[in-house]
Amino acid sequence: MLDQPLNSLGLAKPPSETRVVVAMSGGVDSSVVAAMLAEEGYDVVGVTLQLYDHGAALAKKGACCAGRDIHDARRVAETMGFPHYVLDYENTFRAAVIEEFADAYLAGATPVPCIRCNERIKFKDLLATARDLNADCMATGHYIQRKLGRGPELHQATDAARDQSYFLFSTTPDQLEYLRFPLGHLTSKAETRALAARYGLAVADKPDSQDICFVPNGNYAAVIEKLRPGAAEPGEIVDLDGRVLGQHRGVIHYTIGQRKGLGLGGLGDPLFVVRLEAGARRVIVGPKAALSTRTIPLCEINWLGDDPFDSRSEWHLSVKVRSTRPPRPAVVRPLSATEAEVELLDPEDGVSAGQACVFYAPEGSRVFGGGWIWRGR
RNA sequence: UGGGGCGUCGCCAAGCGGUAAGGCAGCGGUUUUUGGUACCGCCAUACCCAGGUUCGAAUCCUGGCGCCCCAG
Repeated sequence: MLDQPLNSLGLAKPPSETRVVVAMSGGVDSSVVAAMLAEEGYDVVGVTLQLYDHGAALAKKGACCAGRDIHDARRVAETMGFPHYVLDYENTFRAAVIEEFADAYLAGATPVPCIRCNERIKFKDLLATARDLNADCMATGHYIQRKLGRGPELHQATDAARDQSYFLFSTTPDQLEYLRFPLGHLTSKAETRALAARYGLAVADKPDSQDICFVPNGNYAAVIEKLRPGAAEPGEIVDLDGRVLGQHRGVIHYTIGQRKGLGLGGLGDPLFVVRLEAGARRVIVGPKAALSTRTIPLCEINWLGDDPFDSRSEWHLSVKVRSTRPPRPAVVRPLSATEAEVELLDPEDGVSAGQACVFYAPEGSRVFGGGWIWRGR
């Protein structure tokens, strides 16, 4: 056993004796992972979760995990000749992701359902299923890297433009032990598509998924109103001095930093949503300067450092407050093992409760986990 | 019904005789596995109405109409 060389998944046995469950969304990325591993001779088992009403998803471009995507995944399995299972996770997904999504908006926060889905579905239930299937590991098509240090470490993808670390910060060390991300080192998405073409996969030219998968046409408010009838109660739009400037269509339509959709014209400079008071159904607006945020309270922290999070009074890290922006230097001060206060060296705009704050090494690619932004106190 | 001011896109606002700036809002798009931001594009044959003067007017004149302010 000890002298057996490690295979490409880091396991000390030949691919043919290594069972790997591939989480297949039906998109190009996970399809290529499955095809690639099958080609290498691994004992691949493809699993696709049906997460929500596929009827609604049929027409949607760039969806995932429903409707047409399930068939796409199945076809890849047929093409490459490995078994493929579809599991009905509609109820689980609704309970673990969609319900909280709705409640977060009702509370005036702005959720990130994609992270919850990774954390509560893909890396929890699906991962457990993989273990039940006696798989040695589970692979996904995420653009992120797992590297071995003192233990398995999480690192940003080689291609910074595709890096998905923001959506995977809550991956725990246990999960990381078992997970594999074979696309994390690719230098561009074009490479993935080229591989898909080489394997003859029909999904090679399939558009990238985007937007929230269970929300049709980007109209997330409609989903919330369907789930929580009467959720969109109108209220006042108020400026920083408390003056009423207008009416809004319900707090669920807004997020911190939002400019569009206020319908307030005639003022010289644009107005942005500065604060949401769900209880009073109030939307507070102000100039761009009022968005500037330096201190951010975090809870539910997932720490991926080598030493315990609260073993130090402060960590000098880089952090991301949104997926599309390079990490910025910050001081993270633990309040407990799972709570902290983040001080950004340079303020960010549009920081909203419900969003994630992800930790990175000041230099290099390592991801140190992160936490959920909340109102604090 | 004495005096003064003003009426230009949904809102604010340039223009002052030469053939309608800009901002905000709105709409469309790009970017993006959250929301949002940002960026790009579109957005008054028309300037309260009716006459008139001019080769030519939103810009000048006359008369209406409507606001506002100061006096009463």
